[in-house]
Amino acid sequence: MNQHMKNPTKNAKHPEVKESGHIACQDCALDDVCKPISFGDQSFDQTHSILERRTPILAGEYLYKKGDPLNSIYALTSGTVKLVKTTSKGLQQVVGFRFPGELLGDEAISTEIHILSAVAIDNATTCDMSMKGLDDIAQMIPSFQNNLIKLLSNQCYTMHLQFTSYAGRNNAEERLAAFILNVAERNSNKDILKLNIFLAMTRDDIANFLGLRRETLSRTFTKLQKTKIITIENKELDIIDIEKLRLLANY
Amino acid sequence: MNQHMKNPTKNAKHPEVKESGHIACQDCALDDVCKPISFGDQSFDQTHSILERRTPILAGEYLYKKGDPLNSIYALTSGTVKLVKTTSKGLQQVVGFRFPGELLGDEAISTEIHILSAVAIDNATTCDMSMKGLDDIAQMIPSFQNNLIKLLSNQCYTMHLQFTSYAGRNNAEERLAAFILNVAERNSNKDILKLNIFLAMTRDDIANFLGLRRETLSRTFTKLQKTKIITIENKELDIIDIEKLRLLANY
DNA sequence: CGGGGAATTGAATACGTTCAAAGGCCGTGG
DNA sequence: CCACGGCCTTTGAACGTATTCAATTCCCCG
Repeated sequence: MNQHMKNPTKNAKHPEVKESGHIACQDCALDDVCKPISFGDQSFDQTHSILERRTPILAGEYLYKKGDPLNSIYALTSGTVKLVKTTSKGLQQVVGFRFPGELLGDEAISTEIHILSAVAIDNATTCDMSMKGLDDIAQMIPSFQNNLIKLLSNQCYTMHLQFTSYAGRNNAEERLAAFILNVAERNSNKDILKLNIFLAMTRDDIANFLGLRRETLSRTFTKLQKTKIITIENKELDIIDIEKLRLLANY
Repeated sequence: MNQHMKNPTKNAKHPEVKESGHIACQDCALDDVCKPISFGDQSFDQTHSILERRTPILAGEYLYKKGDPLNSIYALTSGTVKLVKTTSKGLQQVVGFRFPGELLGDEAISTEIHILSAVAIDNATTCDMSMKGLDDIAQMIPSFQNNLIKLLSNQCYTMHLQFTSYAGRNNAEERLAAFILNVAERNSNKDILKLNIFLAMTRDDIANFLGLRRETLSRTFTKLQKTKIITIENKELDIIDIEKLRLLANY
């Protein structure tokens, strides 16, 4: 069930207005399917329910849970979300993170049932696109389907990049290097790599995701600091030597 | 560049005829986009170039290489393909395997440039759907785009399943258990799990993919044999105790 | 039957985990 | 404003697991 509260939308007519901490619309995964609704045929303006803008989620709240039916797909516009599954032993396994501009819920489009859960790590914001709304628009404007295809093929690309980043990493240093690079790239614009990253998640979440113990992760962070590849202070990480980092990550 | 040779198609009119070792069309990832071409509007019958059926690839040949432009997407109809990337140190990294019925090339649909390479492990066969052809059909039959959307959203689902299978695995036993389960499920029909699997790839390829040394993989295989969870003889693997395997894989 | 690559096994070493303890950060309440 | 407590993070030392290097066995193909 979608647990987060609704909020009257502001800037519905001019969503590009960048709010503090929010990603710009042109950098959002949903932009291709969102723009036609906001600016296209005016007949959609009254169908307010299609797109719910700037929905806040409090830290720790679930965006959706495993087994929930797919009601909406989400674009994260601020904050960080972790994707988790519960293992056969009842433990929580982190299977991914999502950052502003990224899509959530795409794994359920085909089956219409969520196969994992999404939890906000800090206070976050989403734009929610209802699946019903997407279907309606697609039926009315056939050309709109092209935008959906763009969205999905781009998501395929993103997933492959992710998988390629982590497959076959053996030691802790390589895994962490791959993680840092992956996060840096996903928090950057296409041209310039952002070298300072804010890691909203706990060390436990990172360790869990990478298949390491929190102690090993901590030791590996300090190792990367001693070799002057990064600096990290609490949740603020700075990449110092991007070349060495790439080499470590085999990227 | 697409390096494998072309072959005059047989059974073009009745592709369901199941050849030995080939997957049935209804179990193929491309079925949704393939059927409308074969059986739909007869005007497409002459556009033979859209779909190239039963294209053989010899063991060791490349289906495509990193950097190649995307000409076609492929459905593997027999054999096994490995996806590889070359690391910064010039070593080959296996980032995935594909089995009959699965899609190849989807990672390049959005960028139109392949980001990894696909190599046949044994003699394999593909059905090749040209991207140009897909576009043409989509333009002529708007409803066809729905099938493309189905294909892509299903691929998103598959990729998530994959990622979820391997994220956060720490020890060799868990990783291998997850691998065996994943392969078994992908080689099964939806209802019944296939318990005997043929592993066409070498131990080196599996180890490389899982981030283990070949020796460790070998030891872990024998460990799983001693605990009566599997039996393995050369490339023939049998799952004996599926419950224990699931528990190990946290699935 | 012989040769070469692939797979397995053995022993020493390196690396990650475990358990224990200490240090740091931050919100709460005095 | 400072002290306290809880949680997150880091560090240390002993242990267990994976890697490394070497040697052997197995399998396939000529």
